[in-house]
Amino acid sequence: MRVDTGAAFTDQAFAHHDHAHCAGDGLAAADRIARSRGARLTPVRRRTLEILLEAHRAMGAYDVLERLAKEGFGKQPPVAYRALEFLLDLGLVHRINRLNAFAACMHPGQAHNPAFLICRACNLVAEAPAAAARAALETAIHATGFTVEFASLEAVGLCPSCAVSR
Amino acid sequence: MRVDTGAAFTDQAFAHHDHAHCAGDGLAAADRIARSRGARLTPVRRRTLEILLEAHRAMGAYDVLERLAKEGFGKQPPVAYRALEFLLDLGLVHRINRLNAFAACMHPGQAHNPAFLICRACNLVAEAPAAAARAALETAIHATGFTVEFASLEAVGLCPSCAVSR
DNA sequence: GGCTTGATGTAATAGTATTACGGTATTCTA
DNA sequence: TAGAATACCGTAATACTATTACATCAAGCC
Repeated sequence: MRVDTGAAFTDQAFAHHDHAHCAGDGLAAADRIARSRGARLTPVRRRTLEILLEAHRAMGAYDVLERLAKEGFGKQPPVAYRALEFLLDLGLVHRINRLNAFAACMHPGQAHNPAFLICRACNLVAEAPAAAARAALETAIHATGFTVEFASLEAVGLCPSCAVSR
Repeated sequence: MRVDTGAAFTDQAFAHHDHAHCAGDGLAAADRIARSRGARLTPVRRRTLEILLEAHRAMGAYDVLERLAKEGFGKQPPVAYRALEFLLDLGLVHRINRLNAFAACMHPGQAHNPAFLICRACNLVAEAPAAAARAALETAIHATGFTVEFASLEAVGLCPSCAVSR
């Protein structure tokens, strides 16, 4: 298992890479994680994850649903929302609040709560290590007496390619 | 039960305080800021801000709209959304992505991009200083080549009162 | 006054998410 | 292995969030 250093964590974030390969990794990890949790990676769930892995960007629940419906799965919103929730629970998918959308986790299995980088030009979503930022945030918040259970860090801006092309 | 160990920025966050007073401050700041920008703080806009200041928590656009409608303003969504957008632009209101909701800024005029603390029990929203966390985040993100234009930090958990009562 | 600009209001529609309920498949256990 | 319990899948209906399009009105300017 790869170590969660900044470099290893992000070296693929914006680099060109073989999607088929990273999707394969994602599915393999999904199988492993589901099995270890006694959860069933059923066809809808598996396909939902595949769709997000292939897209490599955040997709709305209804976009996912449309794909699923075309392939013979159910046509109503709960079909997509349930699969997505299942994958969220397993840490295989992240929810991007700012976009009301979902993205496949690029580092499943590694305990991580990354920050999300959202390109406003091409909509690509990447993950960045956020351990240091979370620690700083915890420190600042601790002084208020607030108990943090979960924190989401989302950055909007331009990915390297889009930054160049303008 | 006061937990005022924090900096000046947060010392009022969860402490009991006089809402009338903090609402008054908010409106005074709003007048000042609007004037300095050549913007008009019209009745709907002013009332929208008051409603959020009084609530002292995040409210959905439709909750605000309902209040406005009862007081004789328009009944359609754009009435609320337009006022909220205006106040967002002036930095008098923040948008809480996680809740699809809006909260009055508690420190208007001070240039700040706070982290938001959302109590999942009572729905109260407070602000915490986030400069250090933002700096750490910038550092981590810089390595990826991504250009950050804006980042939102939202923490969910329990405020001091709710943490005690369970 | 007549013009321009910005603010307000309504109607219609688009996009996101949940609840309720019934049927089917899988797993568990006697 | 039969029957019960549970988890899963599908649909219908509805709720919640947000935007577009267009008409009207008020304020400031020449």
